[in-house]
Amino acid sequence: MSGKFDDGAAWSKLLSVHAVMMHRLEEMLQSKYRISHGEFEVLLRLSWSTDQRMRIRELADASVITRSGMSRLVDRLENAGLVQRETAIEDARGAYAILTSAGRERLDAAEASNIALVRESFLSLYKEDELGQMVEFWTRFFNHPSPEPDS
Amino acid sequence: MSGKFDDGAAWSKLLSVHAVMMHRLEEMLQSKYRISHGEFEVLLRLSWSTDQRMRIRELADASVITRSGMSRLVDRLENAGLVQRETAIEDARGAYAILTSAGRERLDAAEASNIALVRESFLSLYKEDELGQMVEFWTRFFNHPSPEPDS
DNA sequence: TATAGATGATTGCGCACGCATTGTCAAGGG
DNA sequence: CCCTTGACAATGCGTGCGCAATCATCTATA
Repeated sequence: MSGKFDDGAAWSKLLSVHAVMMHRLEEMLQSKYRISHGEFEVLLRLSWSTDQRMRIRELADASVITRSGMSRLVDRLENAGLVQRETAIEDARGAYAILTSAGRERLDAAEASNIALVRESFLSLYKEDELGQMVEFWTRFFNHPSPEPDS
Repeated sequence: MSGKFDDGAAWSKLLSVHAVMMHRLEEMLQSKYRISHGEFEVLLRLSWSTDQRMRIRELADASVITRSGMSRLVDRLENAGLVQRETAIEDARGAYAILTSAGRERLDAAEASNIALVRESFLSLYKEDELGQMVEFWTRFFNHPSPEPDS
């Protein structure tokens, strides 16, 4: 993809792997559970947190999209009955998104399918020590300071 | 990200690496060259092809987005003067997108910045044999047949 | 040659996003 | 106690995308 610097292949191929995998996951989640991958990740994060609740801001910060995007994403989940909004007692400006039992059920099913598909399409191709190798690579990435934009 | 299956870390961290890198690249390309990453990749592909021209369908097939999306993306590049449309002689249904000299110049600059940023943020973190290892991983992925959707 | 079906590109429509703005509320300083 | 400043969430607006429908053209078949 990104041309003449030969080991840019490691990057450009990563781009393609991501694109293919996301395409498969999105299609599965949409057709079987009527949720997008972004919505899935929000449900997942809620399920991880104590009391199944998080502030909109927290959700946005932990995610790719902005606060306004998250506000509307939560709207959709709320309309679908998967999440419930509640204004924060300790700070009336804020709102919690809370996983409903319907949301919990939908998530459990979607998560199982998601894991299965990731295993089947990706993880199963690699031995355990190879996956460990990948984890080490990505960990190194996150420990590296982000470069200053130079203009 | 994707929960309890521990080596799913290799997948979920890949997701995060992708998100961070794309965020950096998109911002750089947009602020310095006023093009999106998708537009950049189209210009790049045109520059690779003989006569600097490709059909809209080819571009769409080689890319993540659909034909209609590509049609509009080429619209934008055309309005920006980076690309020129020409109806195909051998098939009057089709249209070529052709890289203009302005497009070539913008691309050359953007590509240099892109390569620099990928090197600096990603490639420089790994030794040559590690990058080779990654390439082998991704190659294995593409050689694996895609699983049948099971419902 | 005439015609049915396939294919390339475009376009109407709806949806999800980001940016900028607004309304509401909290916290701190005169 | 008020008033400024900042933070949270929601909303108006513009933009880019996919899907489905459309138009023009090509191709195969009788």
